[in-house]
Amino acid sequence: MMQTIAMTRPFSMMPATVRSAAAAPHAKPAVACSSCCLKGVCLPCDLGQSELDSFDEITTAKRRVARGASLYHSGERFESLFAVRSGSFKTVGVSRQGDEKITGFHLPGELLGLEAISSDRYGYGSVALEDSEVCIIPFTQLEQMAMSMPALQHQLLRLLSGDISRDQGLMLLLGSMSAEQRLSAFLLSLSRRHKRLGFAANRFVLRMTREEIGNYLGLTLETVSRMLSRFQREGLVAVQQREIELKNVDGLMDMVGHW
Amino acid sequence: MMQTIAMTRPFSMMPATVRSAAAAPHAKPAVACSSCCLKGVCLPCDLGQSELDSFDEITTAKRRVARGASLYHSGERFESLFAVRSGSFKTVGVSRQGDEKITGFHLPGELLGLEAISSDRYGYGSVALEDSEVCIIPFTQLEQMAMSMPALQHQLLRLLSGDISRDQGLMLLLGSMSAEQRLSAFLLSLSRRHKRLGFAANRFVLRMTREEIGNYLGLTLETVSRMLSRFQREGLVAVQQREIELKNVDGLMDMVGHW
DNA sequence: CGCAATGTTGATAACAATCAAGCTCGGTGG
DNA sequence: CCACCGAGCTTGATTGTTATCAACATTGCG
Repeated sequence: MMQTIAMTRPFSMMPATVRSAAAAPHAKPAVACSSCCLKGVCLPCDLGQSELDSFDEITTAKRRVARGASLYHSGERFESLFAVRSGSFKTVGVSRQGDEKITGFHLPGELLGLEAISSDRYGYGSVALEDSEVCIIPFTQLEQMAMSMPALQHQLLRLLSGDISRDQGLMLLLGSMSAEQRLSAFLLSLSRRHKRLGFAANRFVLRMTREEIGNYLGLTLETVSRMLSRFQREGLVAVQQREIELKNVDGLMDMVGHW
Repeated sequence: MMQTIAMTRPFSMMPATVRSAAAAPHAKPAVACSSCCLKGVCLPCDLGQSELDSFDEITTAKRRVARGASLYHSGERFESLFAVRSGSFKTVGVSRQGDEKITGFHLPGELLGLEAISSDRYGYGSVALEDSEVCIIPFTQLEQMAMSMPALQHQLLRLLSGDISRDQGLMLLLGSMSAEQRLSAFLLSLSRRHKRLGFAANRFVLRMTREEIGNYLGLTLETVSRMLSRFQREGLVAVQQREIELKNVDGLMDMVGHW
């Protein structure tokens, strides 16, 4: 069923060159890492030119995921990591009772599936928040390549380690912050990540619903809504539906208390 | 100051052979991984004999840490990972306001410092909960060794990935569980980890204070104390100070709801 | 022994959840 | 074009869980 999504290719935006590259995987793909606008922030960002060329060869395959569709499901066999190329994702765990819990949001340049390396199965599901595209990175090949490319091995370890740091930051957030602090921290985190991608740092679109934000932050959607209203009243932000502008970043940072 | 702790060696339990091994690092140390009781659960657990011998050579150095002393501080330059050999640790983040937040507890066989790989500095501090000993694993040498040892590289990635899974589990816990669910989950996690080490699964000592448990779980120490009393009243556990016995594991699991 | 650290228990208060009503926007069909 | 619908969002009233404040008990240690 995963394949179905990948192969139906519901969008016509995909250039023909990509398709041919998939058919002949050793041909240089149209959207090689070396020409990708994310090359500065993505997995291969520390590689030299010749290394980058080799790396390109294992990541020619792309996959489009429609808004609301799953990239992979919890429990599926792990074979590949995915790099978000465009769009955005949420990762969700599901309890037996059927409640969802969102463990992360993922912007372009970020990797999906890192938690699956340890258990050979995806621990969570990954759902596109908007029509999105990912690069498929077959893990066995990646590991092999890392054996002969110190910079790649190092970068891979760095990325995993970075995820740990990020998760621990979120644990601080969930474990010891009030609702207003959580929301501030969330907005600041999005801001920082948008900036890293070269987008405006204090004006962006929330791709997720209030309910998803609340789920992620351990709050109800009502509390999220109320807090956003209050932030607006206090001049910290300007919200208009999904669009948000941070008007007073320092104020938000004071709230979080510089964790 | 880190060195001071390491070098004063406040305990006399260290066998002379270890000291001589440190002086001649290529000699086989007294407590080589191959003869360590943790070899089945620690970093080198998937290595073959010859690989294990090489690995031993980079991890001869041990370090004792007295109860309450720091193994490393947040912000210090990252050079080594540490494997807990005996005892236990907590990892703590500190805010500018001086509040501590505990992000994890670490039992023998578990690695410390993984979050530091990404930034070259330790993101958190690590404090011994009891008199403890760690193996020092110089990271640069570890990386080099992993370049020629596929099993080691794989295991390292697995361990990092496992940490991510664990952290995400904790995020679920902090983000969407009630106080009683958090405490149940915490006790079950400790139980599982003790079992993995070959200890009794449902009778163990809480090495941390109620306050530390609460800090970790995002609760106050009073709430932790109350919950433990209630669990005891309900026959789920028997507590006597730091010693705890899980009398009804299924009951505890029902509480958590099988996340 | 007495002090400090740790833990228990109770009373009260605060924060966020829940329940409930109504609003806004975008899309669809008459 | 407008009416209607539904998903997503906002706001209000009330409840419940957990934090806070406080007193006291227990333990371990100098």
